Amino acid sequence: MTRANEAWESLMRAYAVLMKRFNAEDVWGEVTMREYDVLYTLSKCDSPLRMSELNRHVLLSQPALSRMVDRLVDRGLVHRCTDPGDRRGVRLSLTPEGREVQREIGRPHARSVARALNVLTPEELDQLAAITGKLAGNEEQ
Amino acid sequence: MTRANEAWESLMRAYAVLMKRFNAEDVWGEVTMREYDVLYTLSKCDSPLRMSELNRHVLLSQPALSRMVDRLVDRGLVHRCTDPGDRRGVRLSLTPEGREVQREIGRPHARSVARALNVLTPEELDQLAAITGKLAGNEEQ
DNA sequence: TTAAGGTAGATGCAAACGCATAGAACCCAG
DNA sequence: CTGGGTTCTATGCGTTTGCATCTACCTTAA
Repeated sequence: MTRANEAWESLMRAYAVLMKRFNAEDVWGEVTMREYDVLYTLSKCDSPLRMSELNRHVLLSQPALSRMVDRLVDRGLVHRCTDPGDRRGVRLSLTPEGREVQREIGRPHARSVARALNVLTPEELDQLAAITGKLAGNEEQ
Repeated sequence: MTRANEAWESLMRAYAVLMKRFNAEDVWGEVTMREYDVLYTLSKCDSPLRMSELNRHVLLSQPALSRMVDRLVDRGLVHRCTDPGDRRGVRLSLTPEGREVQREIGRPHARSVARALNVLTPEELDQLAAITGKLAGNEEQ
């Protein structure tokens, strides 16, 4: 077992443990954690996002994401229109209500995250962000 | 946005990116990545595992895990028997075939993992393992 | 001994997922 | 400007998931 494999296993375990803990928190209301992930990703970008771009951030197949966006549009949380520049694609953004829902859920969830990661020192937080950033950034191969 | 939130977001992103990459690799054969996770967890413990114990390691609801184990039992990869000491519970272990399948898939997958994490220095790998270990280990609250 | 409460895993059912593929729009060579 | 190849999203379909609930078993205490 190499160090790389141990590190990856440890990361997976931390992810699973924390995801379960967050999921068990009573903050999600009318939205699932996966749907929140979409709302959050959209909330970070002011310019509308392409489906394919959104799909890079969300751990979901392309058809599953397409249908989840469908539902969010039906529920009035997301706005979708075909991209005038490339009429195959779509432009996705939050509706005012979607933005409101994201904020309302994001507030307590962010507190949970902060609480869960409080076991780490500020230096460790920085190291974690830097290391995982390096992992995600490297897209070739 | 606190450092804790940035670190968590970065971790989530790394997890999503790498999971997608691994999933796209052509090493899974007759088994899904989630099923492999179960086989791998079982392969690490020589003594049979309880369903609830297994469920702590796998990011899946209890009913979903119960049925996944069902299928793995049907396919002859996992052995399940009721725990003689507590007849509500079950004891889960790999069959010889299950162990074989796990090894066969684990070999190339471990190489993929090592390749993906090669962008990190040995020190960074150790830091990542230590930090995520600390995150997962802290179970209270 | 037995009734009340708790815990482990299984099951009914609707919702959501992934795979394969379709359809529409773009791009480029001829 | 047309036909073949590619890219982007949507849809058909069978499988898997989560929620709520159920059953079976353990535990405690009267």
